[in-house]
Amino acid sequence: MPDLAQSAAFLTRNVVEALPAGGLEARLRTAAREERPVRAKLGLDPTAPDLHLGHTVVLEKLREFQDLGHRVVLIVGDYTARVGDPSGRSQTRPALSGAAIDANAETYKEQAFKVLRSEPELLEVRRNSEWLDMRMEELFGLARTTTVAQLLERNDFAKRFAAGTPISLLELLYPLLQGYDSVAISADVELGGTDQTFNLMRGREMQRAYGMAEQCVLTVPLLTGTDGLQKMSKSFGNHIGITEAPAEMYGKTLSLPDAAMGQWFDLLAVELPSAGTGPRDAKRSLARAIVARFHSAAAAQEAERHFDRLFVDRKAPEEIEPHRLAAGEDPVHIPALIAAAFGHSRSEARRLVTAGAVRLDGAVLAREEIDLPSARLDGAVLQVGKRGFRRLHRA
RNA sequence: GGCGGGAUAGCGAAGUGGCCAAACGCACCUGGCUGUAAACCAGGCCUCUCAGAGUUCCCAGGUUCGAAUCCUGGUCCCGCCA
Repeated sequence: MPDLAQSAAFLTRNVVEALPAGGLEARLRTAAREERPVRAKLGLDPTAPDLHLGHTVVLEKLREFQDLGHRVVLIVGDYTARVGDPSGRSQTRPALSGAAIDANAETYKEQAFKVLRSEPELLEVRRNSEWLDMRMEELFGLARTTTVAQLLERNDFAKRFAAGTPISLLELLYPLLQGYDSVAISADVELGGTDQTFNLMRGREMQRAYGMAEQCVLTVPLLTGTDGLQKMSKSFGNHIGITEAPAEMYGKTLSLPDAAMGQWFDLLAVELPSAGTGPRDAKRSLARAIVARFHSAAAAQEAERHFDRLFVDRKAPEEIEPHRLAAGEDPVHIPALIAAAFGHSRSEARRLVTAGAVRLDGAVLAREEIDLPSARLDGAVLQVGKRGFRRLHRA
């Protein structure tokens, strides 16, 4: 029999809170006695189409459970997504349509497999519509478990209530529904970010109300976004999606403020470079590790080369997307060309020219050079900003 | 049911008859600088056939030489009291 105390210590390293104290070890012990794996729950609401690095922190933790032979129960919150988690929100969150949720749910599953193991004995994927699509009478039973005062203990709600901003009844229901998921799948442990503490604790209350053993709760820290300030979140635009292209991942990682680097190494479980490595090289190795994890080591090398070429050496990339000039137009109106090639409005294209952001074969285009003969453009490289390149060809 | 408040550019938020394509902040874009796509500094940020023109301030009408600003009628949102 493995040393359970040691396992518990391993699983709770890096977590912010493990409640109740000693709970996890007790759970491991019970499961071992019953000769079954521990059931570790994670709920994901498919409200945005992609997972990002922030999500992987908790996924990595679940992976550790799997590596010890435990079973992860991934709950795709297709039903709760229709409600909208109010956590950390100062406003009601818009609910999504059924079709969008289904589409997101699929991609979530696929993406979660980039971190999780998918052997059937180690992973169970459920949708909470299986049990939340319930009869009104059952909902009454659910609603009876909780008082308004209990819900108002929660900070988000308390603040909004005090400030007089609206709280919909639906949102109030959210924690109950998530908690009921734990009842439905008999969770032993539930994981989540620290912003989920309230909801996770509701799971315990719900299980107790339904006469079950209460799950223990592990909260993991929230990964800081690429801005180094706020938690990583798609709505803050500071995220790195796990399906993003290697070059994007690499570049975005390098833009992380140095101060946040330590946290990333830590939470993303990336091996620290040898002592004495400067911040620049440390960050480069962090970026390589991230790209390597979600793509490959080769892709990481390539991304680094690409980055150096573009931003350190300021050269054009090796491969440039071609753009065919419209036939019969001569001279070519540059703003129209930029608009067509990069999807800007012409006004914007004009502004870019004025700002000196447009280059032709490396030379900044002057404001007056608005109409150029197509002969001069054929085969030339049109550059807009630091990152936009097109190789021009005549039709 | 009663009373009151509100709807302005991606978001937040000024503006209450001409000086408003509309202050300011955030986000975003560009330039400079840098190990960086960071920070900082500067510029930009409705559209177009762009030294000019067109279309905006919830919707539809109206008053006026002139309206985001006034009037009428809608729609939606919020709060308080019951």
